[in-house]
Amino acid sequence: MTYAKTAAFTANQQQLARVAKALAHPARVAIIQLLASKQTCISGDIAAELPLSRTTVSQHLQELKTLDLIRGEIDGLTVCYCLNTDLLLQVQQQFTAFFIEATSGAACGPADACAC
Amino acid sequence: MTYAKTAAFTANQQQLARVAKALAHPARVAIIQLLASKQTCISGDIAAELPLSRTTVSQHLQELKTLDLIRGEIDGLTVCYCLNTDLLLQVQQQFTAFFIEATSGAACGPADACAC
DNA sequence: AAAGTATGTCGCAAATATACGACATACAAT
DNA sequence: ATTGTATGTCGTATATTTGCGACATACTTT
Repeated sequence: MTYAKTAAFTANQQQLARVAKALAHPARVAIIQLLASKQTCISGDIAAELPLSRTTVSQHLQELKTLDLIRGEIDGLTVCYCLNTDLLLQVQQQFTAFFIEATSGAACGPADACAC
Repeated sequence: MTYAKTAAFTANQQQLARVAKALAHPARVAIIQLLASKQTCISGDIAAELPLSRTTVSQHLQELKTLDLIRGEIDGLTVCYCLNTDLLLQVQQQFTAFFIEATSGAACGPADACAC
């Protein structure tokens, strides 16, 4: 296996990377924004709003669903997707903590060895 | 081109996805955390601390550098990397805004059509 | 029952990402 | 000048992602 040495990293790093990967495509960002903006949970309308084929959108939806960031509820013929707000709040905190950690450090102050 | 229809998405969505992609690998998350924790900007020591070959780490560094999330300063034989704190702060705000947008919405309240 | 509609899954093609050895470059030290 | 060290780049193999057409499934409607 010349791939995926993820096992050697922290659980935190892996989790952060996993969620980041879910957001690493504009279509998936757009889907989440769509679900957040629409008051009702839309279904195949999502595909209609995106510049991608229905198949591709369905796959992006499945990816988000696998991570449990969104959930689908079958309602007769259509499927109703909506955000998992609880998980999103957790993820938000995780990202916030990461960014605070990354930005609070003096990170090479003027007295340090290098001057970048 | 059966790939990268990114042009059809918002600049905001693309930017968010671009940064998310940078964080979509545990090694890159680890690199940022390392640079944040070490008071001095380390260089090849980064490679030594990660469970990856020097070559691979170098590539991850280049990726982060391309996005300007980190910067390198040549100091004789070694190269000094450090975080671009300013950009990281911007990115942090962008992510925060996104998560607030995603989590503040009622997102399928009890009165809505579907019950997820 | 038959036809229509909304979704999901499969299979394929092309693009990217990941990982690393081998080589090139650049500076330091002798 | 020659040798050694620290980094970066290139080439390559493999894994994964992306995108979509074609098909399968499930439910609704007539």
